[in-house]
Amino acid sequence: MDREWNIGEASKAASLPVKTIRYYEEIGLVIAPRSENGYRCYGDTEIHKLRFVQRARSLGFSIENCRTLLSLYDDKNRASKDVKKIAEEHLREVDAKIRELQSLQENLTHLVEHCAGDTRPDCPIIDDLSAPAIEARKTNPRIH
Amino acid sequence: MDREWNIGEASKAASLPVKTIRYYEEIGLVIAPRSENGYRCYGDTEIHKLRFVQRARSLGFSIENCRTLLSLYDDKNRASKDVKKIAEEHLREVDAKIRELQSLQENLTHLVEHCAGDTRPDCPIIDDLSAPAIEARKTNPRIH
DNA sequence: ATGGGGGCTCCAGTAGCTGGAGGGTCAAGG
DNA sequence: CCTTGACCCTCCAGCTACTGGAGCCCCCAT
Repeated sequence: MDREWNIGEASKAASLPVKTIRYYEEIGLVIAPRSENGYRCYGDTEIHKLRFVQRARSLGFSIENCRTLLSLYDDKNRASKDVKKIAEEHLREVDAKIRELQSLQENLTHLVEHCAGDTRPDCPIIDDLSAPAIEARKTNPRIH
Repeated sequence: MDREWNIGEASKAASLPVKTIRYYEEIGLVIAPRSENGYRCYGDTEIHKLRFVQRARSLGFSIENCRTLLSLYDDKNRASKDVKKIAEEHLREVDAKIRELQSLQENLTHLVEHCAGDTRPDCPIIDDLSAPAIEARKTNPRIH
């Protein structure tokens, strides 16, 4: 049937906020043609692409990865190894982030467990944060 | 002995980049007095504060949390429960983030395992991303 | 005097949106 | 025919926590 939708309907169809869809167009990710009144005009193809991006983003792929995945999605002669490579790289990043956060979690749990949490001023958390040395610590990952 | 240091020395003492220290001053986190030539001038107090923030940031506390923790650090009549509350809240956020990433990890691992990764165009990863429904999925967390 | 290694400020950019101002468009109801 | 309200549009600013660079000043050693 290839109906056409305006941005509000596309938003519901793709589970993406209107603002986000406009942003994706601005960065050249999914571009919709315009109708006479200047409104964006979404056909089946654009809706599919928006949903594709929505799903990829929900899996934590970066916008740049989404761009590459979209072009592979369009390319019917793509090799599955090209896609797999991106997914594996992303998976490695996710793994690394989990390990980093788990190390944080251990540190924080330890600190919280040793703090009385009452009305007295003595606080092992503050004491730890005020400790002089940096090098002496075991784990000290930077957060970004 | 309360020597005084310029920003480069403070940077080494606190394990923070010079740019970051200037940024912390700009946002009112740790402010150093100036010497006659306009250079920032760090005494023991400021160095301690910078190190405090460096450590808190490395534990993943937000800048705003660091601001609160610093004021509690300054306040010798603080109650340890005020500090503990911030740490516990942060720990809950870390826990939530880990769970979210683990869910991602499962999804991605599953996808990667089912992709041949060869030169043929068939790709279960692309197929999954192109799947029509959103609601039908089990897990679909947004990333921020 | 000159060269190098500091220091200074201000501006712009990163990722991925989100909110708001200020305005145009469209369909329904009075 | 006019108004109301729900849409749509663009442009600008802001969020987090920095980071990089330009263009300039300052201090010390040779």
